[in-house]
Order: sequence, then structure tokens, then C-alpha cells
Amino acid sequence: MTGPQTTRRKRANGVESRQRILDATVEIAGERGYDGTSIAAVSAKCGLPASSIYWHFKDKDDLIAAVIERSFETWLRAVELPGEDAGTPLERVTMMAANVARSLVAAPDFLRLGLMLALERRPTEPRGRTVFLQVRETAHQRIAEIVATLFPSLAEDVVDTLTTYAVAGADGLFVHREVTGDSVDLVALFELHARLIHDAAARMAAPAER
Amino acid sequence: MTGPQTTRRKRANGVESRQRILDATVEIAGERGYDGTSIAAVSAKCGLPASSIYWHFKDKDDLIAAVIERSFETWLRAVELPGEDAGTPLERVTMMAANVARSLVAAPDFLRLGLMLALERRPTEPRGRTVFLQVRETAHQRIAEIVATLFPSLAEDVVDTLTTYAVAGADGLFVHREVTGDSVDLVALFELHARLIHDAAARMAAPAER
Amino acid sequence: MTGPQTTRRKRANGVESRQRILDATVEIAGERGYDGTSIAAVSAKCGLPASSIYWHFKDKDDLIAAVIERSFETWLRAVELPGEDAGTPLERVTMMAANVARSLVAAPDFLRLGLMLALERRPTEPRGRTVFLQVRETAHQRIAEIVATLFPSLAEDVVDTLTTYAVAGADGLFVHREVTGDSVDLVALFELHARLIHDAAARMAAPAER
Amino acid sequence: MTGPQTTRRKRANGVESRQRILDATVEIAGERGYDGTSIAAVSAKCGLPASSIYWHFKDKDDLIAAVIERSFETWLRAVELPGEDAGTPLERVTMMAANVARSLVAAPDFLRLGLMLALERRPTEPRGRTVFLQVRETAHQRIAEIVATLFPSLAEDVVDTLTTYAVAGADGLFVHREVTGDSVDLVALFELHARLIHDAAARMAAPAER
DNA sequence: TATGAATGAGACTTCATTCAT
DNA sequence: AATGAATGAAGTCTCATTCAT
Repeated sequence: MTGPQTTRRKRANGVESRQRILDATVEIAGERGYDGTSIAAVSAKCGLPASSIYWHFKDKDDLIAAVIERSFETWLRAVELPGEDAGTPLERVTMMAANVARSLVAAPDFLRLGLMLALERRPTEPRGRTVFLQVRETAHQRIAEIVATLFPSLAEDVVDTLTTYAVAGADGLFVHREVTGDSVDLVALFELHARLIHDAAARMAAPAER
Repeated sequence: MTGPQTTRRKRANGVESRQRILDATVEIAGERGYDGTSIAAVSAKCGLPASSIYWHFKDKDDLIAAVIERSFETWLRAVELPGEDAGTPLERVTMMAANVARSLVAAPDFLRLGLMLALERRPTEPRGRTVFLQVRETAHQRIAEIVATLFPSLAEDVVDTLTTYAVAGADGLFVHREVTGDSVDLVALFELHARLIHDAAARMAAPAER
Repeated sequence: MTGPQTTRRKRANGVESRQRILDATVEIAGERGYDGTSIAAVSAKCGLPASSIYWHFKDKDDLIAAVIERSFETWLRAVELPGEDAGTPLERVTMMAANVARSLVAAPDFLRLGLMLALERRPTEPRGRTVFLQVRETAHQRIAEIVATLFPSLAEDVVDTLTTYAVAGADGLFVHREVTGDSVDLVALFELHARLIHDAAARMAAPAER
Repeated sequence: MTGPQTTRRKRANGVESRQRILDATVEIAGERGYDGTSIAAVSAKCGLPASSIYWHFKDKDDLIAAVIERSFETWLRAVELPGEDAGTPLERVTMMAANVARSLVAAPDFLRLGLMLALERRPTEPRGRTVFLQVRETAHQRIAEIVATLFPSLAEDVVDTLTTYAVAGADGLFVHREVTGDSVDLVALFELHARLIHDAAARMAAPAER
């Protein structure tokens, strides 16, 4: 497919080549998923021959996993850590949600590809899927801690349920935006999401008020 | 065992063959997505040769679209329509949510495959994706009508936002269950989801109470 | 490919069905040759299912042969037999050539498909090819007789060479028109062809004139 | 026999592989035409797996086009350019015709395959067909120039008609030989062809002589 | 007189991967 | 650090043909 007619040259530069391959892969895999991502397509997009991809990555699975890892790091950098204690719980929760929403708009690859991998069930689970699920489990715990801090009187299983609900809602809203298009105001939806959860938590934390 | 009338026909039963093909496809496509579904795998699972599949369906795209359509109908039948006016808005909303949750547990193929298709972006959009998005748009409007009926004082755009939020949350919770496993109590999560939305709607509908 | 969705009915009418199949086949085979003519394509063009084609014709080979035979008869009818003794040899020869040219423009299928078959060399020779070559051999002899009649003093092998030359030239000019398009004036070219042959024959018949 | 240096390499010799593929293809396509040429057959004949063929050629169309191009070059080399000014126009024309005839006997692939492609009309025109027709158009103009040089008083459209007639006659005679077999003396027929055209041109060039 | 359904073989093409250089 | 060339397996789809009805 690449054929013998291609005659590109480049100074050997391992790091840059690796980046180019990952850039190409994230774009394709984010649109087509695991099976839809062919080495030939990556090769065509990054300009390096397929055999060079195998010099940098053991196999396709390794490549996809590397993409997941790198796009996670990219996304992490896009999440600005909020000022530690900025006012009321509602304000803090809303700000965090807006933060996450903005980061997902800026760096959607991680979640996009991750969700595609997560939904698939193949005989031998891709390493990228495992990585994604682990990262997301870590995130779950981090969020649960924050919730527990903000609402100390909540029982552990309630915190867990609310956290699950928070993450699932974020996923759903993200998918909605991916499917519907850029016109969706993800920040506003995430703020609404945060407010609803906050109110529920507040009510659950202080049942006496009723 | 099946008796002597089973005369090894093997010949000519179009309707049954079509069903067998669709059964096999829904199982594979629901796990592996569009690209991961190979005609050979479908053939192996349903027992008919690949060429017979092409007698019943124009091409792979047509097959996947047919699967989406049939699994949607299956799912629709699984959603029991609730008693028309059963008590308070909260009760009605909660019951509906539980209903949908139960239907998704019983017939998850439609949403599962649909979401996989929805997340993919391929050069030529599969017809199944289009069908899924259309069906879901219809559902969105149906839900919006219900919300508007239950909370007549809500502005139209608020109803729309809440509906979007409701659907997205449902998607996210469904994905959570698909990824995490059968141990997730989808009905409980959907009831929580319904309650949060209801409370938000109630508050927005009567801002004076503040 | 035709699929179960096709629901056409027709009063059973063997003769008409046969004609429709042949009509469709001549069109496709005349454009695509033996290998390029698929039963499915014929079926699509004539509206009858593939299995019906096999009711009328033993196999593909039989179908193509039937097409050759029928298109030959059609062509024969298109060649108006010229008035027996119309003037000088040049006039007669020119008129005959113009006749043939006109018939080839009106009914090109026979020669078109025939030449395609003739050029191909397949392990088991199609019956249609054999038929074509036989018909053309007969034509060769008929023409040779005419030449011998018009120029009685020519040696037999000279007559044969001239006849070969006449037929080959006709083939070449026909191909030229098929390739170049309808703008080519085949009649004029055939008349030129006839004149050149006539002059050559006349000179050979009377070498004394030199 | 070939000596011990033949170390069963089997590895990496792009140029030679390409030649082997083209050799195999020209043989098959020259006998069976476009549709009759299967990649599997080429693979079997050249010893390389089908996938290797696709490394050297984008697709079947590309392969056939390459065959046309190469066989044209081969044929061009087989046409010995005649001594510039060898005697009378008749002698020169006859010599050129004999030359071409000999080249067509020695390297018939170009015209053989080209004519097969030219006669076919498929929805998407093969590139090889385009190439063939272009080459042949160039040849037409080259021949027209020669005719115009030899008979300067001929009108341009007459030169064009005679050239068309010359080429078409050559095609027809070539086809005759291909169909009839090696016993046909193509050189003699081409010389006859040349003489007839020469005489016609001479007469047209000097109408006063009449 | 037809045809719906089926089928094994084979079409073109792409796949992930390897390996000598 | 890279790549040209190769390859077996698998991909989607079409082929000519059959057969029970």
C-alpha cells in the first residue's frame, strides 16, 4: 500500500518519530476505535513506514496502550488544579466541574478513545483498556475523597454511589457532546451536573433539616 | 429426540435464516463494534455460509443497520408503558426511570451497539449509526414532552436542557454498568437519577419558594 | 444480491422471458466480454432472478453462445442484399461495402462481442467463440466467391489474400469506430476500403496494363 | 548448477520481483483480458504471494496499466527505425510496414492487450485503457506526419483519413493473425496494406495524371 | 414456467507482523 | 534509528450454479 514509490527522508530522530506516530494514532484511534485503527493508516498519516512503527512499538496493542497513556497525561495537564479552598462546597464543586469540562473540551482524546475501548469486549483484552479502567478507578477514588471531605457526615457507600453517579454523568454528557457536536456547552452542563449532585449530597448529609 | 419429522430439510426457510443471522450479529456486534464484526464470525456463529448472509443483506452496513433496527424494536417492547397517572410527579418519574433501567438490563443490545456506533467517526457513516441517532432524537422529544407536562411552568429551553441531562445521565449509567459488570444495580442508580432531576425541575419550576 | 425484497410478478411467458434475458446479456457482454458478464448483472438488467436464467439456458457458456447466434441473425437481417448486377465492379463492390458498414452501425453487437471473444484465449474455449469463428469463416468464403466472380482471372490464393485483407480491414475500421465513437463515418471508410481493394484486384487481374 | 552463491536469499529484491510480476501479468492478461486476469493467477505464475503484488502495485488497475506501459516500451524497442531516406516512397512505406509487422510478431503483447482493453467498456475506465489510447493517438500523429512528408500535396483531412485507414488495417490484420494462428504471414499482409495505401495516396496526390 | 434460498469457490484487497539490511 | 520487501491470514463481497417448491 505504501509502495516503493514513496521517497521521503528524514534525519533519524527517535523521539520526534515516536511523537509523530502517537499523534497519528491518537487521531485515528479516537475516531475509529481499536479494530478500525490499522497500522497502514497510521503509517500513511505520520509518513513513516509501517516497519518503523514496529521499531518504536512492540505491536498494535502496545501502540494503542501508549496512546492511552500519553493522552491521559495530556489531559491531566489540561485539568488545572483548583484553588484549594474557594468558598462554599457548591462553589468549589461547581468550579471543579467546570474545570473538568474545559479540560475535556481541550483534550478529549483520552476519554473518547478510552470509552470506545471500554465498551468493546474482545477475547484478549487490549492493554489500553486495562490502563484506561485503572486510571479511571484511581480518579473515582480521588473524587470520592473530595466528596467525603466536603460532606463528612455521608456514609461511605453513599459517597461511593454519588461518585459513581458523578463520573457516569460526566461520561454521558461528554458522549452527548461528542455525538452532537461542538455546539454543546459542556461547561454549563457540567455545572448543572455539579449542582444537582451537590444538592443531593447536602440533603443527604443533613436529613434533619427536613 | 426431536422426532422423525425433522427431515434434515436445510432447504429454504428465509425468515428463520434471517433471524439466525441477526441473532448472531447482534451478539458479536454488541461486543466488538462495527469493525470488529466480521462476516466470517457471523457466519460461524449462525451456521450459514457467508454467501448466504449476502443473500439476505446487501452488505455489512445493511446487516448492522438491520440489527440496530431489530434490537430497537426488541427494546421498545421491553419498556412497559407505565400506568398513565400514578400519583405525584416524583413517583411517576421514578417509576419511569426504573422501567427504563429494567428494560436496559433485559435488552441492552440496542443501546450498547448504538453507543459504540455513535462514538465512531468513519469516513462514510454507517446507516446503523444514522438510525440510532434518529431513534434517540425521537426519544429525546418524547421525554421532553413528558417533562413539560409534569412541570408546565418550565421554559422550553430549560426543559430541553433537563432532557439532555436526563438522557446523557442514562447513557453514562448504562455504560458504567456495561463496563463494571452485572453487580451494578442499574435500577437504583436510575431512580437516583430521576429523583435528582425531579428535584431540580421542581425547584426551577417554583423559584419563589427560595 | 437480488435479495428477498424483490417482489415482481409476471405472467409466465417463456418466449418473452428468453428474449429479455438475451437482450440484457447482449448489452452487458457487448460491453464487458465473457468474464465481465456476470449472471447477477444479467439478472439485474432483465429483472428475472438468476435461477430463471438457468431455466432457459444450461449455463453461462450456453447463454453467451445463444447471444452470439441471435445477434448474428439480427445482423444478417440488417445486411440488405444488393441488387444482383448493378453496374461496374467498382460500383458493386462499393455498394456492398456501404451496405455492410450501415448494417454494422445498426447492429454492432455481433461483431463487437465476437471480436472480444475471438481475442480471448481461455483454457476451455467458449462455444460462442467457436460459433463466431465458424460464421466468420462462412462469410469469408462467400466474399471470396464474389471476388472471384468479379475478377475471374485472379488466382485462387490471390483471391483468398484479398478476401482476408478485406475482412481484416473491415474489422479494424469497425474497432476504430467502436473505440473512437459515433462521430466516425464508417460508411465512408468502408467505401474507401472497397475502392482500394477493387483497384488492387483490377491491377492484379490485368497485369498487362503495366 | 547456479553455483553456491545462490544462498536461498528470497529476501528483498524489489526490482526483480516487480519484473517477475509484470512478466506473469502480461502473459495472463494478454490471453484473458482485464476481467480474466486474477491476482491469484498472477501470484501462482510469478511465485510471489498475492499480498506482495499489492506491495508493488496499488491495485489491479495499476498493475494492468503498468503492463501496458512496459509492453509498449518493449514493442517500441522492437520497431527498428528504418534508414532515413531509402529510395522511392513505395519502397520506404513498404519497408516501414514490414518493420512494424515484424515487431508485432516479435512483441505482440502491447497491441493484443491494448485492443482487448480498448474494446471493453466498463463503468470506471481502466487506466491501462487510457494509456493505450493515448499512445495510439500519438502513433497516429507520427504516422500522419510521415504520410504528409511523403505526399506533400495531400490535404490535411485526406492525410488523416489515410492514416486512420492505415492504423485500422494494421489492427485488423493483427487480429486476424492472433485469431487464425502463426501460419499467417503478417509481413506479407502488411506489405500489401502499405502498397494499397501508397497507391491510393499517389493517385490522390496527383489527380492531374488521370 | 418459474423462483427463493442456498452454497463452495474464488474474486480483490488489507491486515498485522517480520526480517535482512 | 530506520526501512524496503515480503508474507500468511483474514477481510468483504461476487461468482456460477443447484435444488426444492
